[in-house]
Amino acid sequence: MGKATIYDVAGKARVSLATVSRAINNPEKVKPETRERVIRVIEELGYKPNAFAKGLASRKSTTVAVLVPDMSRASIAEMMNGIADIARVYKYSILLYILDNEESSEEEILKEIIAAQVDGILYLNDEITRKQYDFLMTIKNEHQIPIVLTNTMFHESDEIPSVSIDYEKAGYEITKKLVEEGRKNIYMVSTVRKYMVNDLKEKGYLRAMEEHGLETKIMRTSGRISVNTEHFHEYFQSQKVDGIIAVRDSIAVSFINVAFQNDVTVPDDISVCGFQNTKYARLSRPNLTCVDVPIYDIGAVSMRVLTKLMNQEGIENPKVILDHGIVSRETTR
Amino acid sequence: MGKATIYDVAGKARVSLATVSRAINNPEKVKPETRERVIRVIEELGYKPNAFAKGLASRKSTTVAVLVPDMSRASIAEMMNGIADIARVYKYSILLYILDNEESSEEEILKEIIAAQVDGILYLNDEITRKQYDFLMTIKNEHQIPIVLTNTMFHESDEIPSVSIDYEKAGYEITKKLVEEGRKNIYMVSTVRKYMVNDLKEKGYLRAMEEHGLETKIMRTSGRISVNTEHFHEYFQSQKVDGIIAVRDSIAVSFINVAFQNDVTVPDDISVCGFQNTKYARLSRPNLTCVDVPIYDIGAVSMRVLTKLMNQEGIENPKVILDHGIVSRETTR
DNA sequence: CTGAAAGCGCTTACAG
DNA sequence: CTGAAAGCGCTTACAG
Repeated sequence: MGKATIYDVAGKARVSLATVSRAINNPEKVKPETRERVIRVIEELGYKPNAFAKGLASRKSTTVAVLVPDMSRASIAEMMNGIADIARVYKYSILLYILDNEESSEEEILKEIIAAQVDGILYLNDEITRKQYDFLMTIKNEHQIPIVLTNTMFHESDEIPSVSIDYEKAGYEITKKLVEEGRKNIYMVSTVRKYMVNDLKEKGYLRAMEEHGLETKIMRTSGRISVNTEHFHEYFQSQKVDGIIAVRDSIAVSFINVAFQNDVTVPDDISVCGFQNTKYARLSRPNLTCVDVPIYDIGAVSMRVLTKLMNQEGIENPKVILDHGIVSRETTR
Repeated sequence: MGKATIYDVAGKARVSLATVSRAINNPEKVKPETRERVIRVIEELGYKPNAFAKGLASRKSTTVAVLVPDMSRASIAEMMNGIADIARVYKYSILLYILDNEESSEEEILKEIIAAQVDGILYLNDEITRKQYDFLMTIKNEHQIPIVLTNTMFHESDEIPSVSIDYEKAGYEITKKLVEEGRKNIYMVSTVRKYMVNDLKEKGYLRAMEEHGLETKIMRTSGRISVNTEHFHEYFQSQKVDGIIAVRDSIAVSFINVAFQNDVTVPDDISVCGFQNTKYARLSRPNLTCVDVPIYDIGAVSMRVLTKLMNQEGIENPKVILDHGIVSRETTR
């Protein structure tokens, strides 16, 4: 029961173990009758090839490593669903590595990943520095392990493929939407910590504002509710503003709550938009207008690109940009 | 570079490969000088044992499988953080298996897990039927793979250890809280689909209500916002109620939104509570009162229990119950 | 189309 | 404390 080995199958099917192996991995090389007989025995015995023996003999693991920061972010979790679904289709297992906050550990973890002999790596860390990129390049070149950046990008090079949306354009469009509504004093609420994707959103915002000769103001806060709430309160004491674009839905929702406490009405007095289209957006009152980022697809497509790489198939484009949308709901007019 | 094998190390250190192996795994069995020489060579060569060869020879993988339903649920994601942190401490890798919705596939996945030769399994599926439990028992007994149920339980048996909170008690306490506020018509909003944990929350609710001679009413809806919103709207046409306990924070927030649309004020007209203390609760307006479930800890502790099992250490108690709390915020008075 | 055999890189009794 | 050797369960040229 589950302890059946390839020898058991071979014995019972009256063939050699080589034939059993072929029946599984290269069925076309086995005569149909033999193959069927083998398959039947495999099922009878509930035989499953031992992954270690297979990995050792073939030097392939059919396992991919997925490297993520904090799992509890809504975007990461949903990307994992996309990754897992495609991984299943192509029969890859997922080794999950969650980064802790210590800077030093990332390199350590990547070494572990190499020792684990994975066939490919999906890198979901939000931010990627020159140093990290170089290290990934080393892994790619010296260990010949394909890597795909999922919802991350590195502009100076495209030697490592990436999958994401055009965040600059999304930032531009959502800003433009508010401008066209007639808003003039539009702030972007971004994060104190620098993330590449937020940086792109900011760039898009700046471009749209400048195109319309409007003054740009970027406010940086924290993703933590207690901190940003404090921030927003101060803010209402001193500022005049009629549009807010937050880099995350949850920040937008926090903002709406504080606006409400300050007797500012959304969207009459001020329009508010978020980014991502998470459940937060739909649970917000009023429902939040936001950029719709196809998070699941970003995960799924990046896994698909990785399978191509692992199969030595060529990929057309090293930088895959998926379409995004804008969902107009109740926080804009 | 990374391609060094145990033979290379043995050659360069002028010992046999058996000694290298011991120097790594049972250092106390090797003479200090020899050990140090070996260790030095290992570092020079950047040697990392091949995980497959090691797994094949030792029949141990230092890998645990984590079986989860839909990753994007807030609770699951946060549990993963707890699991990963403890796994890192004990040097276990995590193989992640996400269930899709097809009933049939779970057994298939468990077979894969067996083939992967993991040292232990963390089972995070919300619901566990007699059949599933029996299957897990088979794995545990025939394959000798330790299993821990994380935030899931099976009352008929405690042969498979579990870690969770006392959901019945939490349901009881939160209900009691509303009763003590003077609420009389308290509904529980649960899910259409049966989950064991929700069932326990319901039991606690029923016990508290009955103790006070109050009429019990359980309403079943969906976790999907569009569906439950519809539900709640109909509901306000016909019902009189002054307290709502939702089995999930997000459902409570949906409810608050609909109450608001029906000109019902929270908490003046009606108290609302949720379960879990997710970010939804803190982003809700008014801020949601809820049961605080130590999700991270549930993950961390269950991983810890699993390491003990894998190490053949005894565990004191097969059913670990962690403490929960109740966070009183603005949706109750 | 099929089989015998070497080999993947380790661990672990067994001797000494 | 150390080494020789068997063995873990597969894959894959190589013959036939």
